[in-house]
Order: sequence, then structure tokens, then C-alpha cells
Amino acid sequence: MFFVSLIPIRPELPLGAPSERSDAARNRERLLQAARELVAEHGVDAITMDMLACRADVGKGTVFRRFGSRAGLMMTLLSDAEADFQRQFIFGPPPLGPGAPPLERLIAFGEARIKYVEEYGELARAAAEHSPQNRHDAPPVVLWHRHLEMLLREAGLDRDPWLLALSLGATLDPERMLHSLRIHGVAPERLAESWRELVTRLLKDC
Amino acid sequence: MFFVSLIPIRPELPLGAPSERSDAARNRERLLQAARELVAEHGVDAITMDMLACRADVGKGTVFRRFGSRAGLMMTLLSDAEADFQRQFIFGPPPLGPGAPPLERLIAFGEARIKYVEEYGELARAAAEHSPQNRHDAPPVVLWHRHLEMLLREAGLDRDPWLLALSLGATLDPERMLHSLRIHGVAPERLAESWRELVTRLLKDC
DNA sequence: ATATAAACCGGACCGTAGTCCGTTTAGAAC
DNA sequence: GTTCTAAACGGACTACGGTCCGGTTTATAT
Repeated sequence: MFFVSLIPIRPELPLGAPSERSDAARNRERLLQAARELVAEHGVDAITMDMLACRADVGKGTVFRRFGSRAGLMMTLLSDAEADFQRQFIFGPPPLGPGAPPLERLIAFGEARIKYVEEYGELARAAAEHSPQNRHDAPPVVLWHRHLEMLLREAGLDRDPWLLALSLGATLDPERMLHSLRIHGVAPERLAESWRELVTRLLKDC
Repeated sequence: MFFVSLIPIRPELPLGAPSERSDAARNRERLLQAARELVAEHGVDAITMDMLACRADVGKGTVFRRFGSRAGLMMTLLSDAEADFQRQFIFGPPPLGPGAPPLERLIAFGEARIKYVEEYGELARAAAEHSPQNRHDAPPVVLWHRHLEMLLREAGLDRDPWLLALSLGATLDPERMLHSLRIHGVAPERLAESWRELVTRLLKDC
């Protein structure tokens, strides 16, 4: 099977790539492994960039050259899960993938997103922190947005589906859902049920 | 006229208050004036707490004792506008205040919120930064949320209006709307139109 | 006027994200 | 193997939010 990296969070080979130097590659692996270990041990919110540099036996500058920022590191850690999620709603089986009616795909999209947040929510939140740009215009976010917009159009909602998709995206925002789940103790099923109610009502009579 | 501070952002007299010392009062005034000047001169995002302390001729510790945090400072700067907004949708004339049917009140609420963000968006965003707690559970946020929930109930939406209100609140989130307005250049009227479309569809046949 | 306690003050200090730049090293060319 | 250069490295440095604590000021009681 041939895996396409649909919209990579962090394009690793910017198209004219003079292939990575061996020490760089080695350090990247060390950093990623160290990062995963630290996340497993202390949780996303507790790890600092110095910690990571130390654990990977690497200078701080190296960490930042590799990932650009803390958010960039988190995006990199998320990229596999993210690519998988993208594959599912673009190429996967219905109702999440193509083939089902738009309403059902919308419902499935929300449900999948909720599961994603249950599993990777802390990472996703950290990947968007301290930067409205990352939060709203990161490539994966734009892709979800376009997907929602397309489904709305398919369902016959022609009045500014772009902005409406933004509203729906806001409902599925990781930080928001995580807050409901963790702080207010809302059950994931209840979130899903509310999402279903929301999109069902929206698409009625179109 | 007697102004009630409905849900103060920052309760200034915690009910058993041994009344503020005169030097404290003087410093508070100096700080607020300096803060407003700095915001006017450099914009919300550019001002730092050191800058403020320096401009107000006050120690840094004093700034933080007064406001608790950068977000706290911003809340204080917002509190007048916020109290006014609250008064309008609770006591003001219809359709924003009581007296109009729920759908019209919802529409008016969104429109008022958009105007608010146009005017105070940067402050509002800064007041919520770096703290999901502030962003989602600050007293004013809880109040808007309850208001939305009440209107949804009045309109006959009985399936988990609490969560549905959360979704609507997400649509009106200052950071999100500000991003649409400033970065994507969406016209306020278009935001308002989209909001109207959203709530109208949601409340149809209830 | 004086004593006393509580509230307040200031600025040194800390942790963390992010930058800078002199030094090292991989790898290509010869 | 030697030389050369661009890329990568590392860690000192900066900026900023936030904390701490010894000294000072205010208000009150006597």
C-alpha cells in the first residue's frame, strides 16, 4: 500500500530538499523519542523545551531549529494521528468517508473528532497555544474547514457555507471540547449527541 | 440613577472589605490611567507588565497584587464595557433585552456581540489568553452562556440546551471573530448575517 | 503623640519560550 | 587524504509573566 501524506503538518522535504545531514537526522530521532517519553511520563503540559533538550542530549538551539516552537513540536508529535484522521474522512469507508449522505458524514465527522480529542486533546491544544495563526490557519485546520464547507454545500446549504463551516468548526475546537470533557465532566456520548442534534437541525429542509 | 454591577469581572469589595488603603487607591488609579494610555498608544498586544509598572511609577509587585495577572488587567479595563453589555441584554429594550421573542433576542445578542468584538476584541482576547479557565469559566462568560441557554429553552429547544448554548458561544468567541474580521477581512455584516442564518435554522419548527 | 498590626510596596529573583552567534562537523570535490 | 563550505550545533542571552520577602506606610487603638 502506498501512503500519501495528504496535508503534512510539517512538510519535511520542502521540494528542493538538499537531503538531511546524518547528524541532523540522528538528532531528530533522538528528540522525537525523548519527546514521546516525556509526554508519556509527565504529560503534555508539564514538559518544557529545556527538559527535552536535556533528555535528548542536544542543545536548546537544535530543538528550536527542528521544531520552530513548542507548538511546532506538538504538531510534529500529532502528525501521524492527524494524517490518519485525514485519510479516514477523505478516503475511508462511509459514513465518515465518501459515499454516505452529507448529514451522516457530518455526524460521523463530529463523532470522529470527539474521539480524536479524547485521545490527543492535550497535544492538539498545546499545538495551537499562543498563536491564533496556528489555531485557525494551520493546514489541517483549513482542511477540516473545507471539508465541512463541502458537506454543507452538498447538503444544499448555500448561504455562506464558508462562515457556517467556521461556526461548526468552533464547536469542535479541541480546547473547548477538552474543557467540557475534563473540567465539566461531560460524557463524550453527550457531546456527540449534541453535535448530532445541532447538525441535524441545521440541515433540515434543505 | 443607580448602577448595579451585575456580575463584576473583578469584585472590588469582597463583601467583608476593610476598605482600601489610601496609597493603594492612589496606585490603582495611576495604574489604570497608565494602562489606558499605553493601550491607546501602543495597542493591547504590545504592552508588557514592566512597561505598565514603569509608566505608573510603581513596583512590578504592585501591578500583580492589583490585577493578579495580565489577563486580570485586561478584564479590569473591560469591566465598564462588559457591565454595560450585560445591562443591555438583561434590562435593556427589546429586541436585545426582554420583551421580544427568543429568536429575535438571539439574533440581537449575536449582533451586539459582534459590535462588542469590533470595539473591544483585542482586550477581550488578551483577557482570555493563557488560561482556559478564564476563557470558559470567567463570570461574564458563564453569564452569556446562561443567557443563551435560557433563550434556547424559551424557544422550545429542550435537547441539552446547555451544550447547544456552548456551541453558539463558540461561534461568538472573541478570538475567532476577531480572526475572521482582521485576518480574513470578513465584514461585520457578513458575520451577523451568518449568525442570523445559523440561529434561525436552529430554531425553526420548535 | 505613640505604639502596633495589618496592608502595602518595590524590585530582586525565577522559570520558560525563543534568539543569536561563534564553533564544529558532515560530506562533496579534488 | 586534504580542503572547503554550508549546514548544524550548543549554550549563553533576552524578554516577559509571575513570585517572594524584607522594608515601609497607613490606620487604629491607646
